[in-house]
Amino acid sequence: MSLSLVETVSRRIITLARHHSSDRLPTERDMSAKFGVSRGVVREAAKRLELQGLLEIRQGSGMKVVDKLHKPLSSAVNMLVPDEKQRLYQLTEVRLALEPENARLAAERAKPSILKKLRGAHERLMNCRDFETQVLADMEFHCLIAEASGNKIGALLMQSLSDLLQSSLSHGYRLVTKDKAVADHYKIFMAIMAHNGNAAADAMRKHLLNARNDLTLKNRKLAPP
Amino acid sequence: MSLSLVETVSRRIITLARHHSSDRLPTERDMSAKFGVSRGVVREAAKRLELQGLLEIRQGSGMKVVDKLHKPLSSAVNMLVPDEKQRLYQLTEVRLALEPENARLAAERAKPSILKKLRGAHERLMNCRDFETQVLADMEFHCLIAEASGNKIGALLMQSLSDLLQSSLSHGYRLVTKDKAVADHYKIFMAIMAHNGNAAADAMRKHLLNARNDLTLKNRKLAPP
DNA sequence: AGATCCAATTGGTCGGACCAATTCAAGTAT
DNA sequence: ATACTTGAATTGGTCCGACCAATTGGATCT
Repeated sequence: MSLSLVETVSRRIITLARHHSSDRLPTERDMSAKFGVSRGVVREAAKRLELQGLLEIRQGSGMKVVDKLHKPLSSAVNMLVPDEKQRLYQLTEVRLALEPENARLAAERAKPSILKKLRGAHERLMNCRDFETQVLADMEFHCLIAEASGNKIGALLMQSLSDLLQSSLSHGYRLVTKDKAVADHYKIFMAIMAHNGNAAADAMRKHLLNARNDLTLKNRKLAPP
Repeated sequence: MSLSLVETVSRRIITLARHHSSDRLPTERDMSAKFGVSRGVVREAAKRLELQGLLEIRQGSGMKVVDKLHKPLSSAVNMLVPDEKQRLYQLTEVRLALEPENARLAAERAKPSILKKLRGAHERLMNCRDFETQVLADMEFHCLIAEASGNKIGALLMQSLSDLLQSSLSHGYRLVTKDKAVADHYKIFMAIMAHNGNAAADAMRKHLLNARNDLTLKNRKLAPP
């Protein structure tokens, strides 16, 4: 069972990306010459990697190495549940499963460096003046907790959920007020700092229940589906 | 911000797939003529859909519509955590978060038709004679519970986890003995049938803790990472 | 120094040719 | 009549050179 040429070239691009001093890759034409294959094969291989979240490709500009392995899941969820309200409810249910455990594991495992980042995100949320910054800080807080859990798969899931949530929030949906989020995040943060797994998990659960109960679109509270 | 031709053709292929009487799609050459684009564009569009888990493509044979939206996540997780033992441990942690909630929601929401399927999977596990059938029935049981929860996103995550687990199990890893799995699944099933969410979640949690504690490779019990 | 312009560069698309894998109809053997 | 084999047609995989669309960076102008 031999690999297709495209598969082989995909792997060579990954290797190249890992050893390249810049985040910029050679052009399609250069790689075609370098690997001894047609430009179409390079193109197809690069497109695979783009879809997998490993490259970003711009016409006229070239290819850039990125690390966004969560992107395919975000796309899949969008396709699976096209209705945004439904999607938000289901995302919140999944969050109610995942995030209390993230918080518990973070309380047990978090390193000082990441706790520092977490404090930074919390402070950015407290101090923010515009909605966009609020959303970014809020989601960053949650992603850092997932990262602090030490479970890479959980962190990838959280990054994807975060992207999806950000997209909905930019379409007018609202989960919780800033004040409630700040208060809830503070409790979560303090429990993690105190290495109290149960308290962290409980605080996260309450935060997400608040989010579910307060779901609004354009200042209109939504009924559950 | 206009769509690229490839993106446009991708969407047209999806529409075609949804309205086509067979699960077989027209050839690259036919779609090229039908859509008025070059064969390269059709090819690239089709490859996108293949990577997204919506098509399967075979040289000499053509394209088949499938529904495997979970595949991109499985690939991403494989890339993220290449080490299989690490991956299994992390998968089990994620399962410990997700699956008790799946079981709880299944207890609240499951319809008779899916409970019947669940019973079927349980019976297949009880009666199986070979390891491969055991694995399939075991994973099917878990995926049906996720489906019974009514949360499509949770079900997609579970399908992906299931694929990943099956892959590891085919490489020699073992999670629990068949007898333990049968006994644990029975408790989960009975709690779901009784619409007792808490009992279902507890039974699932215990089952997964057993799985974590019993992780072996080639009859050798593994230490946690 | 900052703004504008434009040619070079890079990705996107096209079409025709040829190669590799699969399918199925026709022919052969039992 | 049934089972097996063969080979041509079909379908996807790759190649090549040409041309189109978007971006970049150097040159020029203010």
